Amino acid sequence: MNKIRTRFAPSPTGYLHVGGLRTALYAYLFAKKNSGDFLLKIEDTDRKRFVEGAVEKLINSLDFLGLERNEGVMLSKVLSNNANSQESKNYPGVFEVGEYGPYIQSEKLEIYKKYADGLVKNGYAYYCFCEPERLEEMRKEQTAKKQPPIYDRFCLQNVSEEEINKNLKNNCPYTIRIKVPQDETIEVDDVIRGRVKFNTNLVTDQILLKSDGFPTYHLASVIDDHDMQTTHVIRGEEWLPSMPIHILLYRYFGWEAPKFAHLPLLLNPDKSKLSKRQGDVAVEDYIKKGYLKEAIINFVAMLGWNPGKGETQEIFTLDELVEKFDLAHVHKAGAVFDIKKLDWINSQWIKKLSIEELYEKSLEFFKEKEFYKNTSAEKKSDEYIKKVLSIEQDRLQNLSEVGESNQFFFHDANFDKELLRWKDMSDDDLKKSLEKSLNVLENITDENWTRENLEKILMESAGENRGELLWPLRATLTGEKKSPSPFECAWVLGKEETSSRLKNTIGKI
RNA sequence: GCCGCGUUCGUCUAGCCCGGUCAGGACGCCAGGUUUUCAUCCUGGAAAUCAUGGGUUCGAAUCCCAUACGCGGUACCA
Repeated sequence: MNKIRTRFAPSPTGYLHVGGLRTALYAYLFAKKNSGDFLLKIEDTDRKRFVEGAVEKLINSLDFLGLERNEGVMLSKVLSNNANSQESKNYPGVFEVGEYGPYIQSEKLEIYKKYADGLVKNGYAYYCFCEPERLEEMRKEQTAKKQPPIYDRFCLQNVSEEEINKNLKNNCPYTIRIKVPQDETIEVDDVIRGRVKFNTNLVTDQILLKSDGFPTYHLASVIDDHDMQTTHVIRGEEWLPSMPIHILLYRYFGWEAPKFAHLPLLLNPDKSKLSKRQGDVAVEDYIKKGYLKEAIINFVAMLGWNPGKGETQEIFTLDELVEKFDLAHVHKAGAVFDIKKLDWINSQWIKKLSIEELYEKSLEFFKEKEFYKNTSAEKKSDEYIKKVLSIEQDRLQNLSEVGESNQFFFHDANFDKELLRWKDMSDDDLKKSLEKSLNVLENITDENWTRENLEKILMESAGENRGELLWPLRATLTGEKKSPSPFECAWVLGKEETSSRLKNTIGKI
């Protein structure tokens, strides 16, 4: 059996879309699961949509997420030990690695042209000189008459060989269209959907080569997948309707068609195709918001796929996904992108982080916060930040929330006498309670100032009515209705700061 | 309009191929426990007449047909 080969084939429109990520991920998982190759090619045949720097961004995102490629477009040739590597002509700094290139469509223009001409020569395709205006007019009429919207073959039936040659000689703009056979049913077995049937009378003679000399997706993708020896075409459901065109092209070229797997769509909460209007769609936006790549991959993998049977595990590493993945358990229906579940998965991944890792990933988010910018050098120390993080770790849904609800760690706590009061205790009792805390805490040595000790000692001192001692203490240290426990807060703040906050408050009562 | 795909708790889904569990899990929600508050953690609960209507069958979420609804495609975009 041939080695499994899958590919991710994005258009460089600016960023990696989460839907694109899911497609890339499934292609990656399927290839890796089956000890196959995963490659990246670039579909940049639409010059109107080209965005500067998009190719580099796409590659960076995939690299960052850890979706390694064996072949195709890469940012550094060091990434591969394949000697067959060269810098792209159209994208300086971008390399094409592997022996089945070019992996960038804009660099294969002559190849596509050659194949398109070959189809014409063999009678499988024909020149079309129709102008866009006529085509639009035709479509309008068809819709009005409730007819299927297919090209009327004007140029196939009414333009003589002679005229064609004359037009070509005069540099008349032309396109090349595929000639779809009549009265045939094309059947394809989609890996995910099973048998799908199409009546060729309802399939239009799609344009293969545009008048600007660029191929359309249909021509380019078929040639690429053949050239690159793709065994499984894994792509979004939006391509399902054009399958007959692709099947026909494989037949016309005399090539064996790969297997097709059309993935269900990612949906907005209103069930329409996931779009920018209803939230973020770029992977980088989620990273900026403080979602971990592990969580994003984990979440996106579960949208439309599950390990099946009795398996209830929900948290998976990339390697675990590789191990468990199979196309058979990909769902057929679209999946709503539910941010609440992403939040939960992210919180699970944050909990798994070591303090070192959490610190490294959180620092950039701290640096953007006003409370951090304005705090003392001591409180910016890695030691202090790590203490704060060790307490926040269980409370974070995403990294950008870091420090946000515990700002008292970075500046003085608010003074609110009514907040300090436990139930309806008197000023006098309140003062006594705080003095007791102060006394207890001042007797703890620096070495003993640990989370465990503080909890143990304060709990012991509090006795039966814990709230009487602990609530005023906590409210003093934090100035907030909600916060981590007084033990944790005192531990982070340190003995000196804890004492001074207590003294300060006592003085105000 | 035409073509294609889809339809199990609010959401992600198991189960469907090989008919026979009060249709299972997770997120979210609610309640309780742990707890000075918050979060974590633990326990419990509400939540799907399996889109609808017909068949087939002793028996259907599971097989068949129809309908409805949703989405996608209908471009010299991918």
